[in-house]
Amino acid sequence: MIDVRPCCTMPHTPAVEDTLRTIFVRAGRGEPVGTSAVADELHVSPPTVSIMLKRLTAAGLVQRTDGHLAALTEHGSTHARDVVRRHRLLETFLQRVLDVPWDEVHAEADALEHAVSPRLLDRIDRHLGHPDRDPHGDPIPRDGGGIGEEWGVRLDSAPAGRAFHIERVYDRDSAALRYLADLGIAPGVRIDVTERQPFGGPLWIRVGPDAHALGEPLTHLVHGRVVAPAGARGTLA
Amino acid sequence: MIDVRPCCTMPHTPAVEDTLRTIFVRAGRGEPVGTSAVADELHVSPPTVSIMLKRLTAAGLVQRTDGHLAALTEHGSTHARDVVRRHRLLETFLQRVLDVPWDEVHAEADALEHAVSPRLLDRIDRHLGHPDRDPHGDPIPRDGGGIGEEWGVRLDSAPAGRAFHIERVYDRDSAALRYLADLGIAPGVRIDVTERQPFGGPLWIRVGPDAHALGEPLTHLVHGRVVAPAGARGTLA
DNA sequence: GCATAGAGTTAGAGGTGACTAATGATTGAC
DNA sequence: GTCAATCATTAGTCACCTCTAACTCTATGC
Repeated sequence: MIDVRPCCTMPHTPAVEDTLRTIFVRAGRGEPVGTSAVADELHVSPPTVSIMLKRLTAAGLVQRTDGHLAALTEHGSTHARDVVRRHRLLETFLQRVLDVPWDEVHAEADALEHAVSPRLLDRIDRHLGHPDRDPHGDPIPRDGGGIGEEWGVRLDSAPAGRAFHIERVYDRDSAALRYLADLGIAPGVRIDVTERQPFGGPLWIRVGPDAHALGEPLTHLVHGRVVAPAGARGTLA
Repeated sequence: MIDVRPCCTMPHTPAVEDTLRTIFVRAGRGEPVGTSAVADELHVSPPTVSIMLKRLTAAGLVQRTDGHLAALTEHGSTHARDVVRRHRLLETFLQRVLDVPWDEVHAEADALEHAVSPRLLDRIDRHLGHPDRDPHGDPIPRDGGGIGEEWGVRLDSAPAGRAFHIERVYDRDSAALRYLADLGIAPGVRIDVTERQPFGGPLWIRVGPDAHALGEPLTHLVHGRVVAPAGARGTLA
């Protein structure tokens, strides 16, 4: 639902929508939203973002804070949520209906999200049974608000000897996602953190019936909840 | 398949692709391809098309004939076929998988066709089982060539007292398509042309078990084949 | 305290796509 | 044969998105 597109003093071009979405997601993760960070994520130059932020600010969608950081206004947030909703619903659709692997859905949804009409998005939502989360575990915003953007504990901070319930996988890099998929790491999976070297050394985990070892510490990739002592409740079928 | 996108001296922007597709379809129907006709179909002004045609001509995708008419070169035709393939596969997908009514699929596909990657299109094609025709009966081009663009007899020229096998419905106007759907007219359907007034007067047809009357003559909308005397072979279940 | 690195912005420019208004060319009507 | 209508084009603008190069500002290091 959330249909908010035809309004505002500025047209909602793909570049505008991409910028709003990027600010929304970064801010949701608690990361500082600077010009260069957004530029990096969108694969454009900083001046391009600088100009866009100025336009968005003039339109009342963005406000600048502190040292040139950007934040969405309430109005901007409404529009950004709509874009994020489109993006995540499409990711879910692509994975569930067309078997697109989860390391590809982001790029495809990125292109499609600007071309989907509200009516079509509604059909997709209905077809999927109004899903809560996309293939990476990210919440799909909807009218009522619903699930928030909270991120939980990062796997690289999970204590050894406990089970860890994976809720979200942030990384969008294809190689990283394929690597994680190979390890069996995905939202909904429980893993045992069996051992950890002191001082951030290698992390040993058990996923499913097989034991896998992570040779390097996982950084800012996998988020979730510590739920029980490792091996408890026979969770790993 | 038909992947021909990364090549050429000019970028394949949505405007370029739309123009190529429009020329391809109009020419396929045997209609003259003039600047204004293309402009009408794309809902832009004639100068916009004029400039685009000049660029396409310079890029070797279009050649001008007679009085400023446009025709695709062999190279342009290859690209246009690719766009048409994307468009028609998407229409088919939207109708079959998401139940989008046939009077809406064109507009949705129009937006999506520029955002679908070759890889995703391949998945869609596979998911649908490599369909031959889209919801309007238009052939979906593929590598081997396959079905051509021939249009058959127009319903308004079909003789009274014969059955008529509908193959294609050209019109893209939503109201017209809904009107036809209400009458039961769609590709694959057989209808009896029961009576016709002389001099282009009202056309009476029978579709399915019910008799429907067309109050006005159907113009250039429905194409197909005259197959048998009306009422023969109990075709209308 | 000053130099330098990093981040952000300004300046200048180019490509694409769209418009309106005016001009040229062809065709059809009378 | 001329006039009008239709069609295509040219001219002149404008908005959007992107870039590189140069400049400013801030913070960090020594």
